[in-house]
Amino acid sequence: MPLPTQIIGRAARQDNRRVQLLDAAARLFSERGYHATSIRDIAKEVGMLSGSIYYHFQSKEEMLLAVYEEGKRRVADAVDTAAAAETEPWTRLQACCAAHLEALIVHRDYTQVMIRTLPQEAGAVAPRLLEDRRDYETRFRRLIDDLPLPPDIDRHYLRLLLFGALNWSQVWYRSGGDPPGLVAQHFIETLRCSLDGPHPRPGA
Amino acid sequence: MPLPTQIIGRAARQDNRRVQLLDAAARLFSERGYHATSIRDIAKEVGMLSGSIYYHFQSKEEMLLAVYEEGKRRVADAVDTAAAAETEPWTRLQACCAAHLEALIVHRDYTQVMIRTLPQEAGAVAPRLLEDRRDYETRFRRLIDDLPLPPDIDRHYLRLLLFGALNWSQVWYRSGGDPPGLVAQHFIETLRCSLDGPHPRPGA
Amino acid sequence: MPLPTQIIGRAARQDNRRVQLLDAAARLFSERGYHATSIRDIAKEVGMLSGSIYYHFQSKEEMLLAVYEEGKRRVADAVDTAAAAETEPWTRLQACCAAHLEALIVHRDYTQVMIRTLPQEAGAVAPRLLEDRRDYETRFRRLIDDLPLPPDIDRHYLRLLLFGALNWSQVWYRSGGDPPGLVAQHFIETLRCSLDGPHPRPGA
Amino acid sequence: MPLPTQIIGRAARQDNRRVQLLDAAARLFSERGYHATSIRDIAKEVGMLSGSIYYHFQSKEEMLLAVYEEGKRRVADAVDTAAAAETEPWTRLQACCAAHLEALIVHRDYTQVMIRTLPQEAGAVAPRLLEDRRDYETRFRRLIDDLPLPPDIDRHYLRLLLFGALNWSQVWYRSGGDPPGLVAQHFIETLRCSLDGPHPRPGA
DNA sequence: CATGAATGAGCCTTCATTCAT
DNA sequence: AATGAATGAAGGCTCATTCAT
Repeated sequence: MPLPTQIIGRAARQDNRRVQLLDAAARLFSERGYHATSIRDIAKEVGMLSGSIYYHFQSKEEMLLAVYEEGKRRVADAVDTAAAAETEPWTRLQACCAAHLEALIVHRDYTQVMIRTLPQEAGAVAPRLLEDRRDYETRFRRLIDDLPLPPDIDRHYLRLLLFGALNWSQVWYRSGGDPPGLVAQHFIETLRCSLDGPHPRPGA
Repeated sequence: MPLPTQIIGRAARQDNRRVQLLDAAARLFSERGYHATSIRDIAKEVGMLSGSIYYHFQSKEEMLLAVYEEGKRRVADAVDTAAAAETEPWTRLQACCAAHLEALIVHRDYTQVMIRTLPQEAGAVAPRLLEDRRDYETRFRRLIDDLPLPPDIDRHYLRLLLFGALNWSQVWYRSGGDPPGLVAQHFIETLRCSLDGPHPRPGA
Repeated sequence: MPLPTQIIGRAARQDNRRVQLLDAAARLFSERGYHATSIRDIAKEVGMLSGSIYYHFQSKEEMLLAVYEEGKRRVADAVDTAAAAETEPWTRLQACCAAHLEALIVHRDYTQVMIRTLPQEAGAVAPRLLEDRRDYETRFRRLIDDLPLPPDIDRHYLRLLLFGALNWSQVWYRSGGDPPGLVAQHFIETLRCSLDGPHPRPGA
Repeated sequence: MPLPTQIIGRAARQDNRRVQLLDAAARLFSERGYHATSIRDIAKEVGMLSGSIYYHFQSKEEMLLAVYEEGKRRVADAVDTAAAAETEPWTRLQACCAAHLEALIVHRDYTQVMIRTLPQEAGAVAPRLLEDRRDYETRFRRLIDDLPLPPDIDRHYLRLLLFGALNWSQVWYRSGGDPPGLVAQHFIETLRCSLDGPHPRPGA
């Protein structure tokens, strides 16, 4: 069956170029931002001329969308896998936080684009970015809804607190620092325990 | 007293234009991002021609710097004022968080720029942005250092958790929602109390 | 043989545009000066849009350099050819002067740029202009060094005298005047013979 | 008589600013060329704002004209003075050459502009530059007409030879080199004597 | 699949100039 | 006599995009 092989081979090589382009775009978008990156920059990165990109993508905005979606897919997959492996709600949340952070680091190029890009910057494809973002956030909403919590705790704000802190990590995280699992553990423990717990109170 | 008025009027009109330009720049930078905003856009916003901007600013980057610094000054002032009004560490931290959030809302245009702009995007003025950002963060470092905490709590991660969550607010905060003071209260309380406190444990 | 023609046609058309651009640039630079010529002027001359020039040249300065080098190459080639055809030093010098003058006329656009452009005007490419100019002058230095001269003659000043006079020709030379060969002959003869020779001395 | 003094003082101070501006313009025009020098550059040089120049000059072209005319006046005056002091034709020519060269050096800023500026660059004032240039050249035409020369010498080419060489000096002359009088002497002597004079002829 | 060549709009910036004050 | 503020045109250059080959 030489034909299928040939077709697969052709498709694979084709995909290859597209993947290369996407990788380059992700890297540059995340380093310099979408508007500060030119189609020529991306093309040069893979040894192409700028016009050739249009064989693989319809427009620059389409590239952004593709990077964004790939970024979202990667974090979402990581979190879904982590969620499936645990059952205890707090443990599961912590595992998901670790997975989220790890994805932010491992797939830094893609996820930075997903996290930092303002949908307004994306022009016509903005709604699709928003949709992706919302779909991803659903996961954390559920994880927190499943938590056993004192009744006076506002789950909404707990989610904003945790999710914001996690995403902000891409501002301060430097490779070589604590591994994502440890960061997640610190965050969750800081939340779970009482900061007013047994310790020398001021004036006591 | 016509003379003083006249003089004030003259001086006011004089840097009025600069302030107008800065306001317009802040608005557009925060809405669309620095690179997606053109000098022409800013000029049009105040009814000027693009070339005229260069009477007031040396370059587009200088405008970014000016907006950034103004944004930093405003949050910093708000937080400093709040810090000076309280002495008890937790109360003071909460007041500062409320001030930070409020500044992020009230001076949205300026502070968005300060919070979202990657120094890399700023070219030659990048170091000055970084310096401003670091100077601002110092305040939260101190606020948290002053906190009476159980010895096993890592202050470093507490700061990252809280500061990240606060800054991320500009992604989700919509005017008309809870006032910043209430958001700050929720955040601080969620942190202080034990989430594992008395409540129906799973399996209990 | 359609294929070769096609190939040649393709290649020719290919750098045809570059040559056209260079010709236009040479013409305009020489007529109006480098700074008084805009990229748009050059583009219009060949029926292009200004941006399209940058496919062929990296910058306006690069165009200046290209014109300058082409001008230098043309005079240098003409002079080298002339020098190779003669052996007697004076005859050779005269032939080279004629060649130099003729090149200044035939390739007026290119050579005017080479002769009139101050390296200071050329910004970043100034050193390369200087190098070219020096390389060209070397030829005249040698031609004059080879001359059999009375020992009290300063060859340095003889070169400055002759070379200056030759180059200044582009200020006064108008096509339709004496041919370059005749001008060269006049110059050389005026130099060789004694102007104090047998003639009615004043007061005699 | 306080009034006249006052008037003179006022006029003098006024003239002063104009002279300062002209000096600055001459310097910059000669260093960078007319088109590469901006009105702002000139204004800054004398501590003025660009708009203020228009109190003293009607336009940039007028400044160029003024510099040009001043340059011409200075060389012309120097040459006229030299011519008046000598009677013997060769001596007078040599003295005038020396004066011309010296003026080119001493008043370098002004005379460079006069010598290098293409009338085409001057727009509306071009005809007046041309007129000045022609008027100046008349002097050398006369000096050479007065020379006692062998009948076969073409005075036209002698003038072009000498005048071209003199003007070209501003390309190679560096302060600190031979003084102008010596250069003139070399040039004239090289012309007067026979370069084929008594010396070892090749092959003799 | 990719290039070579070009487009046309737009970029940031600088320019000579004006004019009320 | 000079300034402050602006104008409007033009500057060199980059951009996303197109399309014949």
